[in-house]
Amino acid sequence: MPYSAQEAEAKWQSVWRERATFAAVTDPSRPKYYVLEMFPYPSGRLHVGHVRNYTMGDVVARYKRAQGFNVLHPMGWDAFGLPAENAAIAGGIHPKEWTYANIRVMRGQLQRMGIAYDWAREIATCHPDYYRHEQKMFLDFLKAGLAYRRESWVNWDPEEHTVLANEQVIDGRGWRSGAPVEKRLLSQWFLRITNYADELLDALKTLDRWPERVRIMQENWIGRSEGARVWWKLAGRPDKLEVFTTRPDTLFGASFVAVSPNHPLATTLAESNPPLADFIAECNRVGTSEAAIETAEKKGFDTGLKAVHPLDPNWKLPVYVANFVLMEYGAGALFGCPAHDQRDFEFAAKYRLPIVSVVRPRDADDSYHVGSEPYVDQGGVLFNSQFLNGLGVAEAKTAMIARLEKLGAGEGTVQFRLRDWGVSRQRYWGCPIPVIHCAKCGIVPVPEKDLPVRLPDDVTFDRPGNPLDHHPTWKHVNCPTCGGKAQRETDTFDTFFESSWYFARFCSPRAPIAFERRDVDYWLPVDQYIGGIEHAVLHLLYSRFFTRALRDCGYLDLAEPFAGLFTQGMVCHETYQDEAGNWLFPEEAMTGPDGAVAPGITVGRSEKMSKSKKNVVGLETITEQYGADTARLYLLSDSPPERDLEWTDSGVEGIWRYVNRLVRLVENAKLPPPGAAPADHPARRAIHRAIAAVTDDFDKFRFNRAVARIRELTNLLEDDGASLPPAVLREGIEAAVRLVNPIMPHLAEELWHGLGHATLLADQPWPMADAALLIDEFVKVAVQVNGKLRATIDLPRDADQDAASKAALAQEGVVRAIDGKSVRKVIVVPNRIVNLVV
RNA sequence: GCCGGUGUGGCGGAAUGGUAGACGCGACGGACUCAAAAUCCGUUUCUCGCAAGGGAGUGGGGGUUCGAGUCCCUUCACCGGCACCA
Repeated sequence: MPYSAQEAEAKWQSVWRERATFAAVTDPSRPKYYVLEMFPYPSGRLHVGHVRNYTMGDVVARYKRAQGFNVLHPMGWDAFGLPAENAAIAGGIHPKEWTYANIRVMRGQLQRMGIAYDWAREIATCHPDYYRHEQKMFLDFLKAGLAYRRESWVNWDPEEHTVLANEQVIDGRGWRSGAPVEKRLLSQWFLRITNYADELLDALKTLDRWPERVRIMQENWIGRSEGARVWWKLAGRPDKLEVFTTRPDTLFGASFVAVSPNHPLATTLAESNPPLADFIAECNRVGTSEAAIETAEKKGFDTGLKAVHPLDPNWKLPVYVANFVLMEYGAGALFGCPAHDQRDFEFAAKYRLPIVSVVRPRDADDSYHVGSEPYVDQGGVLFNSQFLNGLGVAEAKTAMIARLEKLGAGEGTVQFRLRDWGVSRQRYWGCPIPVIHCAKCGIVPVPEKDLPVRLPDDVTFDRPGNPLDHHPTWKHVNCPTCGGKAQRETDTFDTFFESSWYFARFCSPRAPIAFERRDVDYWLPVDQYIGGIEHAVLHLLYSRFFTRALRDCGYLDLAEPFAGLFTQGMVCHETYQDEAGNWLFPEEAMTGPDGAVAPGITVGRSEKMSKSKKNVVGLETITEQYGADTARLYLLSDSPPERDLEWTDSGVEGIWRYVNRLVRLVENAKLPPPGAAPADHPARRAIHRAIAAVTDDFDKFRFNRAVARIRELTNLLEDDGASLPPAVLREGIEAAVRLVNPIMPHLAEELWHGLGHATLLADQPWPMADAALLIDEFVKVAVQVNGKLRATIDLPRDADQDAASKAALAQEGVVRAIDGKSVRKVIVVPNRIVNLVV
């Protein structure tokens, strides 16, 4: 009879729950280990693709616990967000109800998977007991000058009717809706993440347990570039024009100055210049998304103004308004040096501007002139450039900046691509921003005694826009300062606000303040964080910033929240479409004979499991048929954890067969009672090698290899079990059960119990490999002739070189390969290889 | 365009510069069975050969080395990030 996973899993889950086996208690006398998986948005039901990272986190948590660490492994819900509001609009269910209903379902699913969470620490970010603390944080940020309000052009998602941060715009589209983003001018709250640009960049170097890839992505996102501000006088006008450049060395090659269509100078000039106004309007009409498509077309409008070269009062350059100049970067203005910049080169060619070469390759002379391509290499030498002549590019930059500073015409500066984080969202289902707008007093923070500013429940979704704005009474309040009539801020925080500090709240989930100092000092940083690569710059950058902001407001003493980061691969599955192109669920497609794909259905390539393409396998489908352990082992087998995993029915069946083989192995073994000391036997070496290898694999996140080692061990015990001394067989079986425990904890408890133990396996220490048994007396040594394998020989361990080469030369295959030629050289790598060079 | 990653059997993938293909999936053959399922045993990189035994082989080309999937150069393909960023 096959193993009843249903029964065993329910039993052990209730034992763990009753004994509070996985409850974490702050205890500075013990070494701690904080394992965290990125908490989910409660969007509905989990499918098998969702639970891979929770399974990995659970293996780490159980493994570290067995090694004696005080483990914190919590779970919660990133519960604010748009889908809840969309559900309200579509189905008439309140976002709160929808969210909590989903939480109930998903909590049940995670519990069914047997993940060892300390459920007493569960949090939901939509609860006032959570979000009240971030309202306080915001007020502290405001005091510290880390939060501010300004009018700005924002990314507007026309589908979601809300603002998006730069990090949330992917290829000109909303990261969630996929709708082309528009530009709008709105008054918004911002957090000064740019204050920390240098620190966030520099500290990336210290994150040695983060994937290189994620660090590079953040580095690119922060986008530090060194250069200079240069101030240009405008002929006939009192004001100056500031431009930013990374190539101050090429200033003698300048041939034009260009400003953004949104530059104040352009706006001013357009007032009295209708064609320019038309040109600017045309530039703005082309949205961000279309601009990406039309990259080639560079357009400019000659304002007629002349800019005076900062190093030569007699040198005057035309001032253009140009569509390729971004208002948001640098000064919103630049000088063009066509000879040494691709984009300036194209612009100059189009408007017939001079192309003056000022940098030449080292092997060219001063008659050098750029041809059909600009010379952008920075390894060249300056010429045609007065005091810079003969200098390399780097020295020329320094020299030019020094000269500009002396003349008061510019200064060296560092420019970042990173912008401040806009956190205002015109949505209902988020944390209210705790400020009040008073006509008399301006912006007034909500007094701390009035926190939390609660989200009202009685809202309607019958018209577009923000329900908080439509609410009849909620926003009408008296000004805390003057007592006069005033209005609440109706915007709510970007939901990345909640996820920027939840890892700290888990340390003191029920504290009356955000978190207790004693708890965060002990538990933080998170030792191992696990989640998807899609948060490489969003959540992970915000959290790094937020932790620093909290540090500077006295909340904690920490800069980096996540000491170790692992980004897991996705779970993929084939996709199915019918003749009309509709996506089908696997169970809808597999209606042919023997579960084959039904006629007329197209099998598409394997893609990340997603609801929209319906290529998902429900979690219950697997747990009901095979149990949680089978799903857990499958999710960790075969593919390395950082790579994508292909979900197949036959793969799951293979795992299920293995589960039953393990059960039979234990059931059929004739064993002495627990505790029998095994006599020396060669099989013990294999057992202890397996323990050592699996331990190493778990340490290095190589779960697929750990699984292979465990299977090797159980294969050996199955094949040779009958001939092993019973005490040795017991040692081997117990080792296998204990090694597999972090991956299949229910089955392991069941087998442990079946082996006659009254203890809980979850409370047992991790098995130790006996170092003496890891060393073999005899080793297999490969014999090569000219690097080609010709034989293998068994030699005593650490046999000397002469003995090794003699044994090698005695081999029949070796003699044949040498074929009477003389041996010129013998390379002996002890215990590994003998290579004869002939 | 810039930056990064990955290329190994039919498939997923193993391999501190030292016996390439561990472990699995699939396939094929066999045992058990009236039959099937389940289970068990065996084969499974390609190629020549009845066999013994050869030869080739980690995207392509070159190099370093006694020895390269692994290191270096170059090239191709795919994946990811960034991008009128001055």
